[in-house]
Amino acid sequence: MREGGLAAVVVETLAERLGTTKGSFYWHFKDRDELVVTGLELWEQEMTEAVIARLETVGDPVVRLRQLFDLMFADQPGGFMTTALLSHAQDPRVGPVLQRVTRRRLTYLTGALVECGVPPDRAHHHAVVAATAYLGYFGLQRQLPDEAVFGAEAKPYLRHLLHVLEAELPAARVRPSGA
Amino acid sequence: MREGGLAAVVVETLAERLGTTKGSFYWHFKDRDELVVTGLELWEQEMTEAVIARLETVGDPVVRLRQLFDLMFADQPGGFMTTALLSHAQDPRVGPVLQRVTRRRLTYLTGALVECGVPPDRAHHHAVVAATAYLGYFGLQRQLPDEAVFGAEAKPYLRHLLHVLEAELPAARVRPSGA
DNA sequence: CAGATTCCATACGCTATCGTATGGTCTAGC
DNA sequence: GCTAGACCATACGATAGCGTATGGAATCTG
Repeated sequence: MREGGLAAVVVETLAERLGTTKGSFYWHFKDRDELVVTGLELWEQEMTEAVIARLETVGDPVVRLRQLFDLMFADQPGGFMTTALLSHAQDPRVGPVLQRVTRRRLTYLTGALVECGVPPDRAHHHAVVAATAYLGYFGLQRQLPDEAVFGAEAKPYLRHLLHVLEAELPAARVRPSGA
Repeated sequence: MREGGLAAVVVETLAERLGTTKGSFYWHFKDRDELVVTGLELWEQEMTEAVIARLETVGDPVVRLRQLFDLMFADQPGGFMTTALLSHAQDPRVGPVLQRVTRRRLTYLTGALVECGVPPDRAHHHAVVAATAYLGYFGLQRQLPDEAVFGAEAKPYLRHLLHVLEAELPAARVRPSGA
């Protein structure tokens, strides 16, 4: 799915890769549809509750925001999965799930920014900018996998990106630890 | 293609929509492949030479950069086409074309930023940020078509986005006309 | 008008993939 | 050891989409 899209989720291929056959597959799943839906449900869980719960343990909102950015851009499989699903946004099975996940992320991001002292409307706009940066980061990486910023130049580039994304934060509160 | 991806480019469907039949199609094109390749070639032309030539008439580099940003985000069909192609980056027909177009855009953007006084390495990083913002903008719009920033809120949001994208420009040269 | 060329329609074969039908094997509990 | 249920394999039918074969119509050229 992550590499070939929905069309690459093929029952016989899948069965073979698992060392079994179609017969087995159709015992466990009613449909190819049921497999897709089940997979999407699993993904939705992992993408929302898991990550967000992990962030809730951080007290300082600015530190939490930085950590959120770090997690977002560090999870390559997650990023590529999102871009893969993005291309099926029209699909009635994928669309709603994708929409829920994206909204959840956006509202969480907006909230995190507000807690850092950004006024709500600017925070929402900036959350959207961050979301687009996220989608675009993995999208571009797919287009230009050997671009320097995704290889050797990755560290300085990500610093640059985070700098841009954090430009909205009230100066006094950025990097409270002085790092 | 723009809405359903490569899988939606179906000979019979296409022929019917044009009020003709497969027989006709296979007279004009050897293959379905030939149609895809021809289409991609056309797209590549329009996406590079056309737009860039239009920008070369602008003298002031800062004005040109702003105009470039405006054009990028105003061309919705172009944006959605790019995200649609993005999901086929693995395809041997799409990949190379996409890579060329993206590289061309990136180097042009980098050059435009350098001409505005941004140091080369920062310019490159920032061009990548702009490219990801572009990809993400249309990607997110596909996920959340009824999000406010793509409807009523579009104008102020785009202002916000351009503000973020222009943050790197040396202050003295931003908006030279004072607008 | 005759023939050639261009363009299009219908009918067919081929393959991939979905889903089903049917029977086989293995383990648990009696 | 026997039966039931869980799990899997093989073989089949159905459909969608690609590409081809073949003939027809329309236009151009001499």
